[in-house]
Amino acid sequence: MALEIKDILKKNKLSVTGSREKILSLFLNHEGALSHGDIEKKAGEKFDRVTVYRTLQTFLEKGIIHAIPTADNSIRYALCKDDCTEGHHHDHHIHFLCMHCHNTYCLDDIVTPEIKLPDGYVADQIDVLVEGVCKNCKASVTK
Amino acid sequence: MALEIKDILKKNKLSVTGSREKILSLFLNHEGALSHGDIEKKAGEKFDRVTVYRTLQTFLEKGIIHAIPTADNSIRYALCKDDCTEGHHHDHHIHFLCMHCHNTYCLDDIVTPEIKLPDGYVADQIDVLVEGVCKNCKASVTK
DNA sequence: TACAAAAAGGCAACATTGTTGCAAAATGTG
DNA sequence: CACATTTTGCAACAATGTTGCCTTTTTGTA
Ligand SMILES: [Mn+2]
Ligand SMILES: [Mn+2]
Ligand SMILES: [Zn+2]
Ligand SMILES: [Zn+2]
Repeated sequence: MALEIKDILKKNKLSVTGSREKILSLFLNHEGALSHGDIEKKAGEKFDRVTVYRTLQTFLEKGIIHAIPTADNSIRYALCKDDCTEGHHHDHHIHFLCMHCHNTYCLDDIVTPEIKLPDGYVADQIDVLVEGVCKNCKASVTK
Repeated sequence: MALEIKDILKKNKLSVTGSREKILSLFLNHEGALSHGDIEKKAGEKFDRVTVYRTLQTFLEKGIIHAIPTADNSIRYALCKDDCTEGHHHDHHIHFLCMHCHNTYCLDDIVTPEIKLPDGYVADQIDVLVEGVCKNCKASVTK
């Protein structure tokens, strides 16, 4: 596992540093997306806030993670599964926000649908956000 | 027009005040969504920042406006066209973010598609964000 | 219209979040 | 190990969002 992390960094031509390894491991060991705040808390007092910002920025640019829009001013980030490269993502899955556990999940098997736009509009990227109750919470809340 | 604004406020059991009239008129006279920052700038030095926050919050709760998620940590707001009520919105349209003019449009005629979720997931609301080039920009950028 | 109660606004103080420049430390390469 | 390059931590700052409290405005009613 520790090896896998270093490999991901090297594959992306990034030097292997403590903060990058730590933050990447957080993503690898957490189902669901993480916000900047989540990472800051989970990484503990080990790293500076600025380092977290810069690391996320770097991971984004390299296509290691992708940003997930939300309506509450708190971007979430998640690992890219496909072969995303610098500046070009191939994430055509939808995102699910659980209102109960507040986790954000990448539903990698659900492909974003085609959208027929009005004349003149050209689509470049489509994000689908579904809000509801996730599988786990549904099971635990069963009446 | 000035009458229409007062009517909207009264219909929602809100007292008619200068800031509410002003902010509501900004929405009525602007195609596309507005962020908190946009409103602060457009409203000029006339109102306190806190008043803008509180007014948007009130409009949201009353279902006068709805929030549009983005991937850049800046919520946009737009008028609700349908009969949205306190706590319950009926916005099933998609949102278009123009990468050129940076406007956000409600495409009221495009209905959000059905999404088939994995077993166990229950959807409550679906947001579709399309990023690309809008009608106006497409026309002006034609080569 | 005058009045009292209720609601909203302005202000100040504060908290949180994000950005920048720079010097110190760590990393990769030979 | 030495050196050039990259990354980090820190400090200072900017931007954004929140709260409490007092004043002003609005509203319903007499
Ligand atoms: Mn995802
Ligand atoms: Mn809309
Ligand atoms: Zn859940
Ligand atoms: Zn445009």
